[in-house]
Amino acid sequence: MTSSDELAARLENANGAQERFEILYGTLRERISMSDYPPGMRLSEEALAAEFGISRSPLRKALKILEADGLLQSVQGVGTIVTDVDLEGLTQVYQLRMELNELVGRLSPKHPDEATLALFEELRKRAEELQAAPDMKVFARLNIDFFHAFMRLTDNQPLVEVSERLFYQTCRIWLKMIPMMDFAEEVAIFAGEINAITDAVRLGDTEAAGHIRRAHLSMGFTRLKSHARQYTL
Amino acid sequence: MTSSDELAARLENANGAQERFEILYGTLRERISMSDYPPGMRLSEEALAAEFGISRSPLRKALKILEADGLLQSVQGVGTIVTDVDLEGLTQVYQLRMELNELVGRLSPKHPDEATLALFEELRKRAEELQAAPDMKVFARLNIDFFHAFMRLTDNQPLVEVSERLFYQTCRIWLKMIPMMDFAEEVAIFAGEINAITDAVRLGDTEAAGHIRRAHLSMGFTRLKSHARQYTL
DNA sequence: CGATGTCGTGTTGTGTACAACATCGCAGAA
DNA sequence: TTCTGCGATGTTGTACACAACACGACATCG
Repeated sequence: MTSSDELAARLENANGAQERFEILYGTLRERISMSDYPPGMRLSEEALAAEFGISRSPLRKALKILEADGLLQSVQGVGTIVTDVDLEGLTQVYQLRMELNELVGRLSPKHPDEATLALFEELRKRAEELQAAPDMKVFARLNIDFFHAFMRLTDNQPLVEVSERLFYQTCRIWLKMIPMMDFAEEVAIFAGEINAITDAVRLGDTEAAGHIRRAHLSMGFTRLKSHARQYTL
Repeated sequence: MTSSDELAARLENANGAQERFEILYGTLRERISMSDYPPGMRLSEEALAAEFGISRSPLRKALKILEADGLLQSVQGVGTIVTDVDLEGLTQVYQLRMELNELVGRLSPKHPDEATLALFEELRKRAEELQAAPDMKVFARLNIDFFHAFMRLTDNQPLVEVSERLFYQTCRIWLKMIPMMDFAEEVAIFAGEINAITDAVRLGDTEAAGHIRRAHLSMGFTRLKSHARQYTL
């Protein structure tokens, strides 16, 4: 988690309100999706503002957007609560995300440039390292970074924005459920997905990459459900 | 356009900040999509706050969300500007919307209840009346209402939210382009679409409704592009 | 003992003043 | 005349004070 001092410095140096907002928004979203702020946690606007070295006003803007994104919920007199994610409510999101991932391969597929290819190779390497040294936070970050890499395969900007919105609504579920699952196995499966998609990208077959991603999303959700059922029994 | 007094009264009676926010947000979005606030118009937070009888603080929240929706843009020292819609930038949004409309018929299609059927019949009637007495504002409102009716055909809430977001980004383009087009013809085509989809809905064939909608979206966009090209020549 | 009212504390919501900034008009110099 | 600088004006951004509200602790009454 980025240190408070460093953040305050970045906010200080930022020129323009928009840039400051991006820092705030990105930082908070990162902390929520990495479960630094776990579901159900109560945040205090005043405490956050103090940490960032700003007043509540600009902070509130970021919080309101995150609320619209479905990651937070502000309740007067109570606090700002990190929303919980339950598998039941996420079923529809996952169904939609599956379709959207297929669309990445069909709508304005972009032939990957050198930088994108290098990025995929780097992710593949990180996945290998993760298998050697399992760590949930590293897993979560790799999941986020791989999502962003995958979205570079399409030029359709609205599709990217919509997918991102849905991704951040769902990605916390893994950090919540993985303790009940076989972590090593999940890491291995994820590494396999990254390998398969990287291969497809290197071939320039973006549509195949989309289908692979869709399949893994589907299977991943099935595994989540199965373990959730097992746990509640 | 809803009168200021009535709005102020509704805001006064509203209990809870969330309800007040909904009123503000809905009203502003309505005014933007009906071109009461046309693209490029400069709004003043202070003037709006005065009209609604509130302070800038709660108003700003609604404006920030609309900015995140892509309908407004706040620039310090200048004002809050209604974003312009250009056909070029909307190509990608339309491509995505076409796919999403097809998904309405595939993802959790809902068998229409009595109320939904009645709603479609009412819209069909309104389309007929519109053909008898053409009026651009009435056309715009029918377009919005029909969109919401169509979205009742799916139970997938994230799909509804995403579609709504994209719809409001695009729907203003019609009010902008129709003066260059054959209004009567467009109304006739739209009435035809409503009839066709209503028939499909009555049959309970939601998937067909999705395909019809997708086809009309595609053709509508093609006509828009063709008239835009014609106009710029 | 239990139920209930009441007050203290902490939170988000709102109002207001001021800072930061962009733009336009106008005066003055080249 | 034309360009330049600067100040007046209006805008959004930020800070801060207070209102509205929720909740728990505790006392008080039945």
